[in-house]
Amino acid sequence: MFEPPTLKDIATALGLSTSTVSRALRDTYEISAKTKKLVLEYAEKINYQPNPNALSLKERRSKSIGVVVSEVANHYFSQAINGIESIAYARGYHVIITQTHESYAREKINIQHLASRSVDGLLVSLSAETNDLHHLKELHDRGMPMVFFDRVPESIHTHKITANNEQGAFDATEHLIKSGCRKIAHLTSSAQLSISIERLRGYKAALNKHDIKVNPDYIKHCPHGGMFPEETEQAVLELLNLKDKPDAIFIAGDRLSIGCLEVLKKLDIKVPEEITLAGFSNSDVLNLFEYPLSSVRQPAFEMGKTATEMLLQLIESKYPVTEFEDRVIDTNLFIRD
Amino acid sequence: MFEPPTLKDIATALGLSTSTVSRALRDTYEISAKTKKLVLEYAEKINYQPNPNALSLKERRSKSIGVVVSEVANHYFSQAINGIESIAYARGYHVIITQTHESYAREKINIQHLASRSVDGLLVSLSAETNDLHHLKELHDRGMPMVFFDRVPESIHTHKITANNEQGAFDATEHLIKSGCRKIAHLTSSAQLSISIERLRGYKAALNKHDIKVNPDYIKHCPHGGMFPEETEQAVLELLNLKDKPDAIFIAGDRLSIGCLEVLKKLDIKVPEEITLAGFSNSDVLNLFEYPLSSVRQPAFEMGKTATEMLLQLIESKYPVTEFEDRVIDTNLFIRD
DNA sequence: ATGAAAGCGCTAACAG
DNA sequence: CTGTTAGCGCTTTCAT
Repeated sequence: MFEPPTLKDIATALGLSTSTVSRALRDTYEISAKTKKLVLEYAEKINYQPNPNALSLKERRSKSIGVVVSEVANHYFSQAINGIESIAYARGYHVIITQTHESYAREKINIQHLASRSVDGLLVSLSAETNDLHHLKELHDRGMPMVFFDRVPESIHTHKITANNEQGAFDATEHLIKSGCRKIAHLTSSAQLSISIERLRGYKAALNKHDIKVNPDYIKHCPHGGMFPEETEQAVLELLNLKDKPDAIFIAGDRLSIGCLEVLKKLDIKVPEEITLAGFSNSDVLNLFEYPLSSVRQPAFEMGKTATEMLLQLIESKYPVTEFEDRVIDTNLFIRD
Repeated sequence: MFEPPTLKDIATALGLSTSTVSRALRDTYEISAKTKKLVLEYAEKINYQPNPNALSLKERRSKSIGVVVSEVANHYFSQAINGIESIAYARGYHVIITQTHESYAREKINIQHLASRSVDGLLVSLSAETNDLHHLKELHDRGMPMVFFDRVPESIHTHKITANNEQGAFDATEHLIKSGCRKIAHLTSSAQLSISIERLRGYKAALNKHDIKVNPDYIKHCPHGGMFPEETEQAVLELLNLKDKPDAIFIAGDRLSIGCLEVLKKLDIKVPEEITLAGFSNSDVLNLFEYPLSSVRQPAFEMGKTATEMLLQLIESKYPVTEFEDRVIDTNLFIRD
C-alpha cells in the first residue's frame, strides 16, 4: 500500500503537535525559527506532501478544473487543451480531461463524474448529439462555475468563447466561389450545434453575396459529427449522386473533412479537378495531403487560454458574477490548391 | 459558490441521523424499508452526490488513476487513452491525463502532481528526455502502483507492456530492403528511450540478415523526439547531405515521420522516386498523404486496455505483488507505395 | 511560541 | 432498526 507521510508522522517524529507542524509548514509568523527549520528540514527529508483530499475537504475546493471535449485526437481540441493547461498549471490548478466521443450519454456521465469529483469549475464544449441541456443547466443553477468554448449553448447564461465561425465559413465559401465554383455543397455536423448553425449562416451569406441560390439538397448534416465513417460516407455519396452534382464542398469540421477525403479517394474522384474542397480544420498535416484542402483554422490554443482565464475569474471571484462575456476570436483561412 | 448537499443536509431535512442516512444510501441491511425509501427518494430529489474528497480521505483511495504521456495529439497516445478509459470507466475509476511534451522537467512535475493528488496508481510512458528515473523509483519504492507502457524503464520492477518494437522495426526495414533499397537510414528519437533501442535493434537485425553493413552515419537521433521541427529538419538534412545519400529512411515515430515528410516536401524531394519511407505511426490519415509512407502500427487501444487491467490488478491486490509481467504485443505493417 | 480541540463529509464500530 | 461517536489529514480558533 502507498501510504504517504502525514502531518502526524512529522509531529510524532519530532515530538511536536500537529498544529505546530502545520504552522511551520504554512509559514505562519507565530513560530520559532528553530522549530520551523527543524520541521521544514524533516518534511523535506521525508518528501512530505499534504494530502489533497484533506485539503479539499477543509477548504471546500479542489484546485482542479474539469474539461469536456469530444475527443483529444481532434487537433482543435488537443491544441485547446494545451492552452488550457498553460494557464491552469501557472495558476496552480489541475486539469481533468474527459471525452464525449460526440455522445450525449457520455457527456452526461462525464459532467456528473466531474461534478461529483468536486472540480472547482468546468470548461465544456458540447457533444454533437447534445440537444438536452438539463444536466448542465441544473449544475449551473446550483452554482458550478462553467465556461463554454467552441460549441456553446444558447440558453445557459455564462462566459462563452467561440471562433468567428460565420466569418470563417464565409471566407472559405467565398474562396471557393472565387476559384470558379458555383455549385457549392455544405457538409456539416448535427443541426443543433452552435458551430453548425453559425457556419451554415456564413456559407449562405457568401452564396447570397455572390447571387448564388442556396440549394437545400446541397446541405448535408451528420448527427454524430462524423464519428461513424458510414455516416460521412453516406452524406458524401448523396451529394455525389445528385443529378446536379456539386463542384465544391465546404466542410464544417476536421473529422468530416478527413471522412470526405477518404470517400473521394476511394471513389478515385480527383481533387481539385472534379471537386474542390475547403473546410474547418486545425490539423497540422494538411500540407502533406495528396488532395488540396483549403482550411479555416481556429485559434485553438488562444481559445483554450482565454476560456481558462474566464473560468478562473468565475471560480475565484468573491462575489457572484452576473456580467458575462461572449468572446469571439477570428479564424484564419489557409488556401491550398 | 457551488455547495453540493451533504449527508447532514438530508439528515436534518428528514429528522434522521447522518449514519442512518449513510446506511440507507449504502444499502446496508439493518435499515427499515420505509426509512430507506424515504432517504433514497429525497436524495434522488435533491440529486445528492457523496463528496469524493471525504470518501477518499476515509477510504484512503481516490478511485482514480493518473496517466502520463508525451502528448495527446499523438495518435498512438490518443488511441491508448481510449483503451485506458474503456477499462477504467467500466471499473469505476477516473482517469487523469497529463502531458509531458517530451520534457523531463514536465514529467517530474506531472508525476509529483498526480502522486500528491492521491491517485491510486499510475500509467506511465516516459518522455524522450528522461534519463534519470529517481522521481519514479522513489514513488515506486514508497508503494505507488505503476505500470509502464510503450516507453518503459529498464530498472523499475513492475508490469510493463510494449509493442514488439524490434519485430516491427525488422519488418519495416526488411520491407524497404525487399523494395530494392540498400542504403537505408534510420531516423529515431532519443538514444536512451526503450523504443529507440528496440527499434534500432530490429533495424540492424534486418540489415544483417540481408548482408547490408550498418552505416553509423545513417543513424540519426533526435533527443527531443522531434518536438522541435528544427531538430527533425537538421537530422534529415544531415542524411540528405551525406556523400553516399540514403535511398530509404526507416523512421521510428509518428512525429518524426511527419517532420521528415515536411522537410522532403519543402525540398521537393520525390517519394518514393528519390527516397523510400517507412515508419512507426498510428495516424489514421496516412492513406491521404501525397507521399507513400509504409507504417508499422501499434495496437494502441489494446495496449491501453491491458496496461489498465494490469494496474488495477496491482491496485486492488490484497497482497503485495512480486511477480511482474512483461507483455509484448505484435505490431502490424501497412505497406504503401 | 506551542498545544488542544473542533470541524470539513463520510463510514463504521459500538450502544441502545 | 437507529443514534452516538471516533477518526481519516488538515487548518484554525482558542487556550496556555
